[in-house]
Amino acid sequence: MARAVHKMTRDNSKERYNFRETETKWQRAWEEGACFAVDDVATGPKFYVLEMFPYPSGRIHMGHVRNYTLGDVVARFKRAQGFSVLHPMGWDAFGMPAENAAIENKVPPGQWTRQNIESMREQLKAMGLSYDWSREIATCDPGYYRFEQKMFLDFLEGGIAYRKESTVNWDPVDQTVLANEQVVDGCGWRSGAPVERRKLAQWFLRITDFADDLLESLESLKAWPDQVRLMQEKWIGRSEGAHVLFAIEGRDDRLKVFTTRPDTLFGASFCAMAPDHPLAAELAANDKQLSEFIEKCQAMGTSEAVIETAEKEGYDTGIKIVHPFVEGKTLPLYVANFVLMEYGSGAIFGCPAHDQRDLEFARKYNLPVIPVVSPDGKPFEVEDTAAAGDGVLMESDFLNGLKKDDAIAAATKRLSEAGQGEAITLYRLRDWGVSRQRYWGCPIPVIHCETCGIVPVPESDLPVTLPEDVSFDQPGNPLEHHPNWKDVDCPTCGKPARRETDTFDTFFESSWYFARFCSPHAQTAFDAKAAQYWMPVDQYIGGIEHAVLHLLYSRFFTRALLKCGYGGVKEPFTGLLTQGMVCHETYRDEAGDWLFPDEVRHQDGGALVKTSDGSPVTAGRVEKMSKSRKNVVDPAAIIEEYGADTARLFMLSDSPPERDLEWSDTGVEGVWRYLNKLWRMMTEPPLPLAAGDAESPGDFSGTALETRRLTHKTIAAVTADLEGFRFNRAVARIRELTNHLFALETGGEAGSDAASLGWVLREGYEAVARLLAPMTPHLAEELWALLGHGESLVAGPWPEADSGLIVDEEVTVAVQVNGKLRATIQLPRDTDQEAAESAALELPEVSRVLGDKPVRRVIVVANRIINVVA
RNA sequence: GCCCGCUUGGCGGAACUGGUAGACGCAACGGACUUAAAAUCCGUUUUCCGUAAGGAAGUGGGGGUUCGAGUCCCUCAGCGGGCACCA
Repeated sequence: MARAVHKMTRDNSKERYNFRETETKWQRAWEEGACFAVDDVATGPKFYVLEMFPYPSGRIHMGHVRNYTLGDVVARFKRAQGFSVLHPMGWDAFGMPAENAAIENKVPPGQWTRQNIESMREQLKAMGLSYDWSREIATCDPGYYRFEQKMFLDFLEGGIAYRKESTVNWDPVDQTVLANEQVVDGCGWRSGAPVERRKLAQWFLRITDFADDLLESLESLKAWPDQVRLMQEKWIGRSEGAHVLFAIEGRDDRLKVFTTRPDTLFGASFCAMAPDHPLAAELAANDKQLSEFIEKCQAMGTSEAVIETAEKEGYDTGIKIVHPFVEGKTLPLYVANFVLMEYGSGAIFGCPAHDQRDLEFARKYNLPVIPVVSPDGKPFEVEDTAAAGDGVLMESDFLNGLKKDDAIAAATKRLSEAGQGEAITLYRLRDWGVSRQRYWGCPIPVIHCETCGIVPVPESDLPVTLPEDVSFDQPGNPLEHHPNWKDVDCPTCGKPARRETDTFDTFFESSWYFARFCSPHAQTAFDAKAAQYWMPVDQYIGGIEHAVLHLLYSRFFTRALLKCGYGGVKEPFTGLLTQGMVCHETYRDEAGDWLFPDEVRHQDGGALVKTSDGSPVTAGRVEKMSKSRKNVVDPAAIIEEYGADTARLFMLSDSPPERDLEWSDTGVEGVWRYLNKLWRMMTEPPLPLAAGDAESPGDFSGTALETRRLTHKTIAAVTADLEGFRFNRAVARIRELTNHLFALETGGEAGSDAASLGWVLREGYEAVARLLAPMTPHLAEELWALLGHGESLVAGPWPEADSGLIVDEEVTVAVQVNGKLRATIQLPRDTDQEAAESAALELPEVSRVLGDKPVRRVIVVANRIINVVA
């Protein structure tokens, strides 16, 4: 209710900044002037700014607003600095939500997606973002995905793509593969049926062939957050270790096991293999209990989080494994639910004394715990915690007395001499499975022929277009049910064959879109010259949730394309900024149901009530905005009520970009008030501004000089802050300058004449307008025009600070006694040690605290601090 | 479970490579203007003791290094992100 009143005041008052008119006016001017369009090959220094393109869900959310505001500030800042700036936008348009919408609302995915794109484009345009819209792409357009079908054919030919079996979550009722997020407590989210594991033949890309390069090149990505590089490093997970080939009692074949700790072989007390290990399957054929156990494991789902958090369980197969070094010693062989078939060879040996997981398993099944690596060289017992660290070998025959690393080398050497193993480098990283049993994705361009096997679609037949006349009336993949889409003649033998009905993982599309943006209308995936000019992306901006998968896949894809002769670069993203999430308080009513923020009213006294009926509301934690918790604020409503500049500036003001940001209505109000204050200030200056072309008065003193100093310090600081993405600090600095300029109006002009003040005030105003231009572009243009300028601010130039004005002659130095602040002292800049020391010792505050204690030492840090140690 | 982060006033945050903790903003409180309200303007605002001058404590808890620690090290706790078919 209160809100409605505000709105009226804002709209009707003549003294208020009319953002609606202004924002529309400038957006039109930029569009008409094609201010943000660039050529595929431009001239001069370039800067490529890219924000992660959105999935077209229908409406933009605050995460988008934050992401695209950050990118736009960088783009506008660089443009003002004279760079040719490529700043494109498009749509990551394939994906499951379109299929879900089709099932729930009976809308065809294509139609749904294209409508969403239309409305989201309008919303983005209302934000005043400086995109070159002529480069817009949508990945569901055959004109886009035809090139990735070609890439896949090239990958096949280059040996980068191959086919193998892997396991998926299968919903037996819906007859569909489930994403891990669609598996809730082991059951399908829609059907509620227990999920099964199924093996399917699928396409994979050999990302592991590039593992070393992807790992080593991380070091060159200096402008990436350390955190992200570390996460990728751990994800690739290079580990040096050994394969051990254990003999199996009563069998001719051997059990292959990977270990990073061959030194602990003498402490081994069991072996374990994955439930889907071929040997397990073989044994299960004659062991009903084992096959039941395996079935139980397979009901578990495929995600690592589920497997790792499940209680460790195993089944003793009764098979004995022969210890390679100890004559006559055997180890029991288990099938265990925590051993992954995808990693190493799908089997391990367990050394409970030195591995926590093995220890828990051993305790559960009463297996021996034999310590063989002693941290201090003395014999010891293991209780609840395994000794995973360094130490000296004991109870280990030929390894006794060796340090861990030497023992690893010695054990590996012995194994390899005996033909029982070898040193090996293993990666945690697995090959990228790109097949999806889904409709709304890019068709995989292969044909299955009974005679010829798998036949790639001839290049001349590309694109394989996704049909849109499909129905979601029955469970399963609509492509399978389509009357004739999959029927095709084999390109090799001409007999009837069928198309592959799987589509690509949507990470496929997002692994090269940044290259397409360089020449979005080219008749190849991308024009080599355009890519040469624009790539790599200088600054990529997006959510931290993409720290591993999307970013790693893109790095791999770029290398794979390079290998297949596409040209381009090796590393796609030079700089990376990972933004935090946008959060909001959560609300529940008396019944415990979630409420939207605009269903809740703050009463006087702080109590929260439901707007509709006044019933009490409880506020919950501040969490990431999500539809399920209803703690969302619609950006469109904010832009409608306060304008784009307010929304943008709020996004930049409070939190540094990489941290989470809490949305607050009062914060938005504060920004809105600030923008109005600026507008009023410049509409009616307190004293006559100097003319736009007035000569500098030359001499400045008093307030005028002080103001000039602040203006130039602000220019220098804001420039540095924008370079370092410290947007919140940049905003604070500009506000400080604004506060100072505002105070000039209301008095305090001592020591300065009106003429020089008028000149200085204009200098300050112009600095504020230009510094704000990347952040609140509409208002900045308006202010610039108010100050009498005809040209737009888009092309810059960026203001430059006068170096003579940013260093003070006098500095405030803190004086401490024994590390405690006792006084401050004004000293000329760069006062020498002795002078500073004696000045500090003369201070009454210092002598009072010192009393008659002798001074032992004085530490002087020039221009900063003097610490008297007594 | 594994990997990666984060934790500073009532709140969001600032503090460059170890050097005056709390910039800037929000909220709150007091005042001006107004018949009144809104808007705007001025002021106060880390906590505790004190009329004041001033003093003490203080950056999630505990310990350490240092003349000096929000910042570095160890440890514990809480919260969040990722975990390969969400994007």
